[in-house]
Amino acid sequence: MILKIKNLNLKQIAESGQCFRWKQIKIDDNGKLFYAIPAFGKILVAVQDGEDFDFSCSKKEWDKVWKDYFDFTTDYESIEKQILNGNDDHLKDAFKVGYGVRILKQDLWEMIFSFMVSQNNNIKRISKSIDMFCERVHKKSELNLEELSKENRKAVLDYKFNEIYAFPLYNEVSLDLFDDASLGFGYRAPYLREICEYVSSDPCWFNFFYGLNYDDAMKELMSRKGIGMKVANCICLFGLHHTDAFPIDTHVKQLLDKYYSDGFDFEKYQGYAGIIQQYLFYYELLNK
DNA sequence: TACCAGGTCGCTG
DNA sequence: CAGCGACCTGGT
Repeated sequence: MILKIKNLNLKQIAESGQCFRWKQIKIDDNGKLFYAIPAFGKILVAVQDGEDFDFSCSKKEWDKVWKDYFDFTTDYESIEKQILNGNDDHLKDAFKVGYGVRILKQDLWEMIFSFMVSQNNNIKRISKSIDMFCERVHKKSELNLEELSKENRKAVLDYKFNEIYAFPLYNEVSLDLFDDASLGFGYRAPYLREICEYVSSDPCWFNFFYGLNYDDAMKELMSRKGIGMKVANCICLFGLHHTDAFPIDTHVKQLLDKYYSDGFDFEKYQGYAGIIQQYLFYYELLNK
């Protein structure tokens, strides 16, 4: 399915640290990018060539599922205007460089689990752990390339990429998995085990969040062991789309000290501070 | 070798 | 309640 989209950049989203399971299948000589995007038990193959996109889904499925996943209900152009008309030069630079980054609307359970793994950890190890975890539960993800253009389908088929397994539901996970040190969860394993047990005993817990505002969602999340301020903010931002959430990790802390030593004006960006955070984070990452 | 990586917990004063 | 050391693990 072919689409022209201005403000979407797959590579930047993939590298902005909000998703741990996207796979770059290939990048061809002209810079055309191929990504495998696992979500909702499926794998969307997305091909980006500048503003031209080819997705392995029908228009109907795009409108119903993926458009929302890519957050096309948020008005990024309006945010762009506010940033570019503002007086924050550092943020303007960050926005220009990070143009096309969006806050994905990802599955809440996956975000809770993934960001619990992420604490005091690095991206490479986080992704590896989560991939092994998915593989161990071994539920296949649906991959269908029918809707991809002939040329792109061929390119994908020519390129061997590893099987991608669906992110397991909490009730599909055997608790013994958390005794297996080879998954690399380290000291977080007991926290993960506990959250699995907890949500299995009370699956309505997830629905409960949809009635909570940002502050109450934070409190509820942080009542669980292994979820502190930073992880709870990530879950709020990436799993509940509370765009006020502003996760402060070591990198963001450093950049705030560096560029905003007089204090960062959160009020100024009320309602979308989390989106600002994403640009700042990504920009800082590139400058390292 | 020691320190860091998208932190959090539990204990201390 | 702010500060601080410990913590799985793989990479420099």
